[in-house]
Amino acid sequence: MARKRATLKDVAKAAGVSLASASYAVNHTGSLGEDTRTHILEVAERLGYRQNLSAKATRTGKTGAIGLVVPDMTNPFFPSLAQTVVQRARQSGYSVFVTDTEGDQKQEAEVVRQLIDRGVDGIVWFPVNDENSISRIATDLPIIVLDRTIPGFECIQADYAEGGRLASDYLIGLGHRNIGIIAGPLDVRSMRDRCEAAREVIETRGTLAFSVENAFSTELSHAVANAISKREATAVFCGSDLIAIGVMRYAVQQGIRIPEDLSVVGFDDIPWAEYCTPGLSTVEMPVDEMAVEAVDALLRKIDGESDANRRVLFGVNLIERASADSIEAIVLSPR
Amino acid sequence: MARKRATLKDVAKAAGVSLASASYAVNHTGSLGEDTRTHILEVAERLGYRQNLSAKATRTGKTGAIGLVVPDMTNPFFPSLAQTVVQRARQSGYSVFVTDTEGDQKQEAEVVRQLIDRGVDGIVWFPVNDENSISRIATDLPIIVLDRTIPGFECIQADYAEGGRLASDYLIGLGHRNIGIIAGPLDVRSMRDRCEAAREVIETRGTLAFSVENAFSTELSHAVANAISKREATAVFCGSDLIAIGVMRYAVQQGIRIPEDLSVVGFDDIPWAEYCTPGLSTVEMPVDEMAVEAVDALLRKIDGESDANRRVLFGVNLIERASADSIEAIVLSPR
DNA sequence: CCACTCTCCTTAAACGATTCACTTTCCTTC
DNA sequence: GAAGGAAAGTGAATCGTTTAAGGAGAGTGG
Repeated sequence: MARKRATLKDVAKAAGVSLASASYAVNHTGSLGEDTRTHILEVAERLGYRQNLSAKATRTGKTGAIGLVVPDMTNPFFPSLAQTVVQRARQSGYSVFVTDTEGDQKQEAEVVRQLIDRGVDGIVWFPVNDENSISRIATDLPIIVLDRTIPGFECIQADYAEGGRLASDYLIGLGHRNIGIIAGPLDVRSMRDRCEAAREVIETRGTLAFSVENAFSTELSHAVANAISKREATAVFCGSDLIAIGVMRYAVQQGIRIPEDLSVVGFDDIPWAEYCTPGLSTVEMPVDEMAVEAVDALLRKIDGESDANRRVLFGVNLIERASADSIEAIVLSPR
Repeated sequence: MARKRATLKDVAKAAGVSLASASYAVNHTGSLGEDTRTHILEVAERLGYRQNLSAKATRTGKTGAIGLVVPDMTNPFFPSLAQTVVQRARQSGYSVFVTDTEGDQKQEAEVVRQLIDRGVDGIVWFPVNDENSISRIATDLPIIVLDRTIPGFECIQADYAEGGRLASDYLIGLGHRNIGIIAGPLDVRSMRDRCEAAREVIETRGTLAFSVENAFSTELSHAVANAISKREATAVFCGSDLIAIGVMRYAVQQGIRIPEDLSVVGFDDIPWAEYCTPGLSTVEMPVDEMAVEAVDALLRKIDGESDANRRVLFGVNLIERASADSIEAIVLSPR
């Protein structure tokens, strides 16, 4: 048992046709009579024939595989993104190599190089920041950039500035006037956008208590911890949910109650946001739609419909949960 | 610019040697003089030569790619596992196709079939349950099974029974006598093992308040919700962290304080366990080591060192956080 | 009945590699 | 100085496909 997999030649022989006809039949190309085609397909089916994709790739130069490069799969933002990309690609007959760079920009070039060696037809790339770390590696390979802004690539993004406005408007609307900002890494433009938009709103309609920076992590820097301990703000806008969760955690340790003493709103709507206590109010972006658009755009690009420098912008939404509350409630609440 | 990628033939020509010699040089095989070899390699380097892996695969029948099949990437248990598998495989020159089945056992066969079509050299498989849903698809392909027990495959597991004992011993040690069990899906043996071990301990040293089942999710079934509402137990052992987190969430909604009114311990030590409030006490297993062992075992199998039916067992650990506390503390705590 | 166009099918050359079998050269060793 | 062998390199077949080019019949119009 476990005999060699049937090859196209076997099919051709068994069907009594030429190799070419067999190929045309299984690919639904060429001009074949209706009856020969179905006959060949039947034989193929009977023999359990499956295309050898490596050989096909050798001949055609297309592997039918794409790469997905994200910063860090253990960051809860990415798994569902990856899942959607893989599923969507599968629907179009593509397989995907999923790789992350452990948040290290230096690994990007190496990872991409390996993907290219694998012969991927294109790459969906979620860079760790806005730097083009792969400029010398990947010329003329179809690439779609997610969430970041890198010149020369088609970029798919959400309306981060709008998100920043939404979040800070919300806090202002709840009566807060002293609001702090805890940004994520500011070398990524999507972060700058959301934080600057937030700052603008806060400064015109209230006062900015502080503005500090933190990594994309629940671990807080000293600066951030200090800012919170001082209790100068009644609310904070965090550049990412991970940071917001870290903030809530630290606040509770310091005896600062959420939302009574401090309202916090995050950004991204990662799965944890719903399950932490209190539930985290945050800005949601349509990750799945973005992922779908990314692979669709990539496949279009692979098929030669070059839409270089296109920029797609998705809308964002405010999700109200329990981590932010109105200032009146705070005043009324027992100490 | 962007001229065709150099092929081996180009290298051979430029180096003034035969195609065969060039091949031997870049693969460090065959018998070549030290100087010709380095010369060829220099030329290859200069031309920016990169192997065409598809062609290589066509010829050798090995793609240098493996598949990873997990139930659900959005389940926080899996991303770090996937990350480790990918990294470890990369170290050995392998790439990996990461796919999940959305928790659906029926998708497994299809997903595996696609991987086989891709020509993967082997698969690391984390089945959704203990059923061999791919028996007719994947004969004679190297496969390593993670966490589950499926006859005929090399299985890599943790000592789940020990984990169940550890957790329940811990609760008993804290003074609890009325303990409930909230299992995950009992059609997976690793779940049965941990829960039966826990039950044994509980029944001999205390009393089993209830034993109910839930999906691998934070959403609780009615039965589970009821069991908790009745407050018959002072502690529960949950078959997975996801369930434990759901339990804590629900309990808080019901005004049941954790750990004052109810101690809970989970299983798996997913990342959330550390960050939820209160921190979840749980049983940790060495996921990364298991992942590493899985790919190492797979690569060994691919290289023909057939260790069929081997079973590897990893030790587990109790992680004490804040979700469980001693019964005395409970008595003393204010109501 | 010839020339022409279709339709359907086949022949054979690629694609970019690996690898077996063989030749040539050069060194030992008797 | 001949036999034997190892070392270094080459020739050519092959892996499983795709696809351009061409050929055999059949139908059509003049």
